[in-house]
Amino acid sequence: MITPVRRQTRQRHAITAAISQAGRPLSVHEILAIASKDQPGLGIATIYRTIKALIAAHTLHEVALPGADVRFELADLDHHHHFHCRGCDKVYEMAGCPGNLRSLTPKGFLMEGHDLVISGLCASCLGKRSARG
Amino acid sequence: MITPVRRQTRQRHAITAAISQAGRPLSVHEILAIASKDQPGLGIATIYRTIKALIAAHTLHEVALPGADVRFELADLDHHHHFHCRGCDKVYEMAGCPGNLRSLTPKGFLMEGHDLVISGLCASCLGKRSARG
DNA sequence: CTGCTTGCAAAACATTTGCAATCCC
DNA sequence: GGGATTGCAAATGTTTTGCAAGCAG
Repeated sequence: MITPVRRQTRQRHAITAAISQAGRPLSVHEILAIASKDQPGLGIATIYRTIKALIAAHTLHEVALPGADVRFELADLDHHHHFHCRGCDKVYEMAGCPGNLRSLTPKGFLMEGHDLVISGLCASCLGKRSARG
Repeated sequence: MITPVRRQTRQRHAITAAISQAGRPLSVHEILAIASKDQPGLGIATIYRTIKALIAAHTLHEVALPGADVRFELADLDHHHHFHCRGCDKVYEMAGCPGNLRSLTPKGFLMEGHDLVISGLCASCLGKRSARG
């Protein structure tokens, strides 16, 4: 059951602060690791419950990626897309949008939104790769 | 452990035939439902094992979607993208590609691939909606 | 205070794995 | 026939839920 968000608690603050300060979408386990520093003893069940409630409240957004865990980001960011690094598995935000997507939408279908993920290697992983040879 | 694919079995044929004949990416449970008609008694473990092996063999491809189960499709299709219907939860293939994605890729990052999902309502769900009023 | 929210532990659900029986080549 | 593959059931992993204690407003 999804309980609507009625109170601001230490736990909820730690969770949204973790996502907000990371500046990139985080997985459940990344959220647990980061928010636990602020709130030791924070339970994983609270994270799942909070994420669900915040998504229902349109405060968080889900980012789906092939072959990787789902991530969550703040919903009030400007429209943007994501880069998924196959080296370190981190997800980065990318400015911009290719646009012109309605022309891809099949005849008779209604487009309401879209998501784009580019995958490859981030600068940090490329650096490590060339350092290794 | 992922066992490489060495033999063509009735089960594997039923699984790939289900995906191939559907003409759209299928979830694990869609695959079970469809392939079971051909192969009654087909176990869910076999489906998981087969999917993993076929992905490792680059025969299948994973399609990730926000708020919906992962789907699987044949890997040898022409480059294309997907439409996810929020009404019936079906995933459709869409021809075409917006292109020009390297310009979105951050400086110093290497783009190796990309995925695009448009979401909204399919023609069938739009029809039902207007029929209802 | 009041009742929403939490942490814990148990439950429910999803995925993987061990193994004997079966089936492909 | 021999080894890969399967189905089952058990193991493991993930997400949800019940409930008493704690906390926000």
